Amino acid sequence: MNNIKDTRERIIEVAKSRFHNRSYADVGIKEICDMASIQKGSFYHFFPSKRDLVLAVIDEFAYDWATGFVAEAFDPALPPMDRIDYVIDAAYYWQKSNKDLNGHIPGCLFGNLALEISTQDDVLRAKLNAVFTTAKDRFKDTLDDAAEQGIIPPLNSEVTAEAMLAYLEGMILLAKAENDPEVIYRLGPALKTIRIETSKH
Amino acid sequence: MNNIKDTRERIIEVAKSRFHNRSYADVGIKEICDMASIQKGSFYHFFPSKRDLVLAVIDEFAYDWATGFVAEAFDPALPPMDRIDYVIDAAYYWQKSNKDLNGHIPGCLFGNLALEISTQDDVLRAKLNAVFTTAKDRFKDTLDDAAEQGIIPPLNSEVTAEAMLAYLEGMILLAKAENDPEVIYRLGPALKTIRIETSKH
DNA sequence: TTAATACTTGACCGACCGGTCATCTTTTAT
DNA sequence: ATAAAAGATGACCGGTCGGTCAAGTATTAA
Repeated sequence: MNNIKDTRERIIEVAKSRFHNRSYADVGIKEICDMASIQKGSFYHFFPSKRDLVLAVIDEFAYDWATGFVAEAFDPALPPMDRIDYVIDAAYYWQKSNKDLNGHIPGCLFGNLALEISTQDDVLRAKLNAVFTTAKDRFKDTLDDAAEQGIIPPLNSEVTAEAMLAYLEGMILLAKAENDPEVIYRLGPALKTIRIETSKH
Repeated sequence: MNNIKDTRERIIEVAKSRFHNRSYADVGIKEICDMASIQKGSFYHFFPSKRDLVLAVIDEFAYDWATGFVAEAFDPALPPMDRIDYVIDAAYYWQKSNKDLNGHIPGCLFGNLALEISTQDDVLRAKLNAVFTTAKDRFKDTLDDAAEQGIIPPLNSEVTAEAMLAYLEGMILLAKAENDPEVIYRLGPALKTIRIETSKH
């Protein structure tokens, strides 16, 4: 019976999808168990608490992300600024396909969770923040490559990278509020042009 | 006994603060009643449901906002680009003072709610989206003024305004995830420089 | 003065929340 | 073959959730 997916994996998969499409607080353990076709006791065999589950979900999703579209988008073989275009495209198609399936834009799981629980759980917040830092680093590498190749003038790549991530999350937030993925296409072009100069003092 | 604030107002005030600093789902009616020193039955005399409460909270907060810092920041008497600086300053001080008080950055109530419930309640989502549209319009007016005065070259003010709002919300999101208002100061300068040109076709 | 209306009280409701546990079955290691 | 460990079961727990309601007290309008 090894063709049945590992229970723990199945729990995480269900939780990932539910948390992403609704919210942490709104999705109960019971519902997750039902959708994963297991009993509550079995759930608590793998996870000490709901909080531990969401911790695992964040890890998993961050891994999926890092090995999936992030690896593709930020491929060092691509021209630096093309990588940023790729990010926009990926964000657009991901949100759009999810809307076509469920009728709603889920937004970014990390952004959603960050706004929902940052004030309530500092460990969770720090974990989410670490994911953002990793994403920021990918932008930074891209900017450094571009500057090295003379494609863009020198800049504060660290802070500009953070600014780009902020803009990306902000676009997705507005797209979710509008429930329209086209927001990402409309606002996307400005992502590449964001710049924060090296501070002069 | 008219020096005691109107009950309905007191409920909204408490709910506003709690929803902003935690989340919609995490704050219960009981807690709101306790903090407002009323009984549950009294609450349901004023609001048919929790959902109606959050609807009222959004209205109230949008009004506070519109008549408060938004009116100050987007004062037509100010030089256009100074208005945008004002927005950044206001966002920074608001988040910082709240952190000094509660230890945590609450973020933007509208952004928080939008990410928490947009997929679950379309009416609520539309209401939040309307608030964002209003904010966008303030940015648009500013950009139109700046372009008219020759301070900036012609641009797609509608879409650029939306982009600026996205960036603002994104900054606040990252600041919340990092629990550090300085993010807003660090990333703020780029807000003024965001541009989306008029589409050529 | 009276009657209607606005507001408040606090007990109460069923449903669901996250979490526990004793018991049973299956798998693994020796 | 056997014992230990891992996994699964489903009933159960106290607490809280959003919401209801009958009864009482202020307030207002006629």
